[in-house]
Amino acid sequence: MEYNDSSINFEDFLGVFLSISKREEHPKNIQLLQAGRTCRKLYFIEKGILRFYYYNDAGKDITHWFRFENSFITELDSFLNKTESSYYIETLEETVVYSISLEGFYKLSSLFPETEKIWNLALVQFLLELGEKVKDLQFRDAPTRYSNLIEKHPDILQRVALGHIASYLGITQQSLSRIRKQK
Amino acid sequence: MEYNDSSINFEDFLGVFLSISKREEHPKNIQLLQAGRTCRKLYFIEKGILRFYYYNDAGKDITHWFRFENSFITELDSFLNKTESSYYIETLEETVVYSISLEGFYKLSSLFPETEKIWNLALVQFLLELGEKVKDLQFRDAPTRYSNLIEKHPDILQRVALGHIASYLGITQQSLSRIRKQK
DNA sequence: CGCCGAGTTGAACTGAATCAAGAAACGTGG
DNA sequence: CCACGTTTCTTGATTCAGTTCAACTCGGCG
Repeated sequence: MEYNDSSINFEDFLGVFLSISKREEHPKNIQLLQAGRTCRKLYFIEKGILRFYYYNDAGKDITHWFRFENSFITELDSFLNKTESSYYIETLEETVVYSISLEGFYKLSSLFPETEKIWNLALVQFLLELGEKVKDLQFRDAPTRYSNLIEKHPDILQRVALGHIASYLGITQQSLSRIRKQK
Repeated sequence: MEYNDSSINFEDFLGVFLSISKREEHPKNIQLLQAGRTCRKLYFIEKGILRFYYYNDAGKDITHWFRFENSFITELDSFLNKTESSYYIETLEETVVYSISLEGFYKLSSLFPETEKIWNLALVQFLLELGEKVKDLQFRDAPTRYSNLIEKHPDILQRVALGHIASYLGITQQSLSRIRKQK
């Protein structure tokens, strides 16, 4: 969900969003959300990388996705329905985010009527991105998935630990290390 | 995206939707959308199963997902942005759908102000479902993915060809046949 | 200087793909 | 309603991508 492309009044929306949200600075390796708790915030990332992850049936730490600068991030289900999250969100770098609560989000809706539409757009972007990931995992082999990722985020290797990237790609760290050597 | 749970005024919304949409009956094995064309309709499925699929890099037919009774289906990107679809939608059974155009959807928005919110809800449902699929493909083996699917849709084996289910699960038809034998 | 987490490399193993051949089910026309 | 061709499903043998387990290297930091 990135907004380099100009969509309906996104700049205006972001302006209102930033004005009613709270700026937060966080150091590296801080958890902004823990499993078992409710996700109280919707974040907009100004600087840094956040990792959205969970522990699978076997107890392994799995990266569900990364979020970079100029993206929103939240645990949607937990945030909107105030349910217990089963995911964690952590910073991978020194990070600056702007956060609002669900109530803040509703306020935003009333202040800026286009909010719902823009939020819709954001959700659709999320969906398309997730859809691409499904395509990747469904029938492309690991080297291809790796290339696709590097193409989208050329700097990810410098910024994120190999193990986190590996689990994101659905492979082990060892396999990723070998794949990387090939190139 | 199914609405057995009672969410804000979904019944009212569906009433309006049905009143301004067009009822369509389609026989088995009909394409409602073809790659290369623009998806002109948002469908609500009353009866039948629709398959959303594409041809991958190797030319293989891959099921992206199935949609059952009481669900919406469309190619979001193509429908909302009037772009060329890279996906197909086909009926797997005799099917009854209610369809509206994008213009109809906007009309619905103006007639029924909660439309955007309900649409939001629907998108979130989609997202959670896709998220589950990613989890499945990322680190669960084929027999587990198979069980998960059967649990969610116990009748799918009777209604859908094995090959379609196999590609949905990200495996070959032969593997699925063997997995099924085990149980 | 020595420790510790992150990354690499090797060897053996395994789940699923591939290739290939049959069997069963399905539909269509005579 | 049967006969035939076509598609769908099964089964076997082989191969291969990626895992697992284990040991080793490297770089940063106390």
